[in-house]
Amino acid sequence: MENNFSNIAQLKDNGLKVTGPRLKILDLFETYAEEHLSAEDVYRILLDEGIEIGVATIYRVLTQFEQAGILLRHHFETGKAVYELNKGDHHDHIVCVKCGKVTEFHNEEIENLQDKIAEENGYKVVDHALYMYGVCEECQQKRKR
Amino acid sequence: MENNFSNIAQLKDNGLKVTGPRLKILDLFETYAEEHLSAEDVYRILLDEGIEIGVATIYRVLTQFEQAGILLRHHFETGKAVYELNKGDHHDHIVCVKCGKVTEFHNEEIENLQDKIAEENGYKVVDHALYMYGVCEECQQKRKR
DNA sequence: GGGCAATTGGAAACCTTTATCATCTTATTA
DNA sequence: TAATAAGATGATAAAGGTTTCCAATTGCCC
Repeated sequence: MENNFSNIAQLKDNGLKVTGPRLKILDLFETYAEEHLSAEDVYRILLDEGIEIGVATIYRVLTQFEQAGILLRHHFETGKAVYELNKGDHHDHIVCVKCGKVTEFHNEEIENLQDKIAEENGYKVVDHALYMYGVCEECQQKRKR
Repeated sequence: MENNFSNIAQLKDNGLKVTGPRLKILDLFETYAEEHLSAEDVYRILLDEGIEIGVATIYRVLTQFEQAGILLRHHFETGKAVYELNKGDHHDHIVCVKCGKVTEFHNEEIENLQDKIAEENGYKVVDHALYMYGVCEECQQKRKR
């Protein structure tokens, strides 16, 4: 609830009414700025804080926030969508297949190659998703013990 | 049903019993070697050929084939998984967001960069998925008309 | 060919997500 | 500030894809 001012402005700027559920969800993503949260995660965390927001509302708000560019949506082959705050810095992801840890990275060279390839194939790119799946350092250690 | 010999061997090599459903499904993917088929696609196509295989079996067999390395599974943000024959040649995908057309490509430079990035972050890569989403040439034309 | 283990298929269950709709809230206007 | 219209919420139902259950069937080894 700290920086309510900018949150309220952000909602208004996107033509969204300023409501309790929207502020709570936006605030949550700012608190968990480094995490990737599913709709269920959002529901559970808020519930643990004593805030009950209907799942229908959570799904609707997440969709609206994504369309407004406030959040980014990803599909990590887990069968459910996860969201993270859009900090404007485009990046891709490496997901640990053992512990689920997510590491972000950005590589300009890869970005450029992607654009080139799309162009060569006659496509106008609107989005891309580069996900790598591997075993993180800690999990590799664990295995050896 | 032409090259049943190698298909039967392929199943046996993976410890799978040689059954009608498995041979039919494997044969189907060889016929549609250039396509990406969902479980429902498989069900429908076989049904059109007068072959009815229960959906439970189709899902099971697709999962087994993927684990055996016979098929590759992808998630093109469409909400359903699609499979293609694993021809051993690794490639990535560009998906047209208008018509659903899928173009495959392979770029060694990107592959190398990916491995390098994973290593820098302490990961041992087991898999990766690079999906680009764009508008294909035909759909760009259509728009202009 | 007989017998056991693996496989199949129909139905039910499951999981995530979306639609419905009556109720409630925000924003606006007087 | 009160009335009002437009929009948002939430409980429930429903949809869509996938998995599980279990009884009936089939492949495979002796």
